[in-house]
Amino acid sequence: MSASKRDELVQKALKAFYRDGFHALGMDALAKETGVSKTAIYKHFRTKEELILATLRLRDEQFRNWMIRRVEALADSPRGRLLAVFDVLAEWFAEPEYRSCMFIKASSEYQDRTHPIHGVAAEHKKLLLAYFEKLAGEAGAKAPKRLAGQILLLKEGAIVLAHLHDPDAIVADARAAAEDLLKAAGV
Amino acid sequence: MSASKRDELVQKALKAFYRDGFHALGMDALAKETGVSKTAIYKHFRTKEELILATLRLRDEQFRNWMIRRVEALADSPRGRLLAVFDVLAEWFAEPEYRSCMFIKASSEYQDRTHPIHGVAAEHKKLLLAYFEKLAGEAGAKAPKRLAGQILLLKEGAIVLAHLHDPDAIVADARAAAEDLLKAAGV
DNA sequence: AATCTCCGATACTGATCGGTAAATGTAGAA
DNA sequence: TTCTACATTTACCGATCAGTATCGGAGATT
Repeated sequence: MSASKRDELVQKALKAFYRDGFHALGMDALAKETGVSKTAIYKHFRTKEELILATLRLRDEQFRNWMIRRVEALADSPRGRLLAVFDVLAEWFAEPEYRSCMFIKASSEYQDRTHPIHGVAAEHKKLLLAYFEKLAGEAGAKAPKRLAGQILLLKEGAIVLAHLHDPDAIVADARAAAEDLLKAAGV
Repeated sequence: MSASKRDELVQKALKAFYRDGFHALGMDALAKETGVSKTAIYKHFRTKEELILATLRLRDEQFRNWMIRRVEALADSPRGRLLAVFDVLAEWFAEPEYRSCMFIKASSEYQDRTHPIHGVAAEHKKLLLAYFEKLAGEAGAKAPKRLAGQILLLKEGAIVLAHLHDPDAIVADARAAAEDLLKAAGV
């Protein structure tokens, strides 16, 4: 299998795991869906867990790239970008395939904090937090770390609730909250 | 099986599903753990899904009762109670068995919005939202619905992140954010 | 005491789980 | 053309999945 075939497999597996869940999707079904036989899959990934880790690493890269690019396309100022986070979330929630956050789901199914999958999920959120912290610092917030943490709290809450309730109402509340928090942080 | 035996089974199943996840825990393992044979379980629940629904309904009742009682024990005023929500969360996060929210996990594993399990999860969050809205109204907030939604956002975000990062830091950020949002709502 | 009734434990169903051994196909080199 | 080497498919492994048929044994009825 060529490197590009492998990437294609991981990309398709990503979609399938996101749609069905990690335990719910078996390797036979995955092979059928991707068109890659199980033997060929296991040539490149020693276990199902390793394949899942590869999909999560791809998702981390894709999601953060997408979010940051969209945020920077929507606003120029650091303050504007902190608020644009919620406009980008609104775009995401509006996708018909939206099904919450893959990392939240991963950490739900692999709950042990020492589990590698749990660790990748935690790391993904840390990297987003670091981005928010950079924006908060540039915006001149009194306590950039705290503001970044609060934006992340709103973002994660919105992701969970948009999956359960009305996404538009959720994101409106979250954005309004972010505005209040920015003001409170002197931004 | 007596009614109390049935309750005991649901209680034990609740613990087990919360610990292991819904797909990950099989009925054989559940029977062994609860000490109730599969036949006896299926006498009272036609399918695994029905048992899961029963555990979620019990969890909903137990969790909301517990949270409301603790909130009302910690503070007298509506404003104090809205903030006390985060002190109660801190208590929860400190439990060694803490593993995020059972309803978030349920909606992760059963993602289809038309699925009964997904519906029970959505309903649980709606009931908590209604409680927050009542407190926000009593506290004299300008827009009680919005404030309640924002408190819920912070709560859900905190639940998710406390499972991934440091719970103490998360809950501190969430509580500080809630204070700012209360002030912005004129409370 | 003898019989009846019904609950639950044992043991099983076919399907599917993650993972692999063996067989087949296919390409290039000699 | 024939051999080699590798990639891929088919068929399989024991274990476990959700769910059930069977049968023994305890309690109630006569």
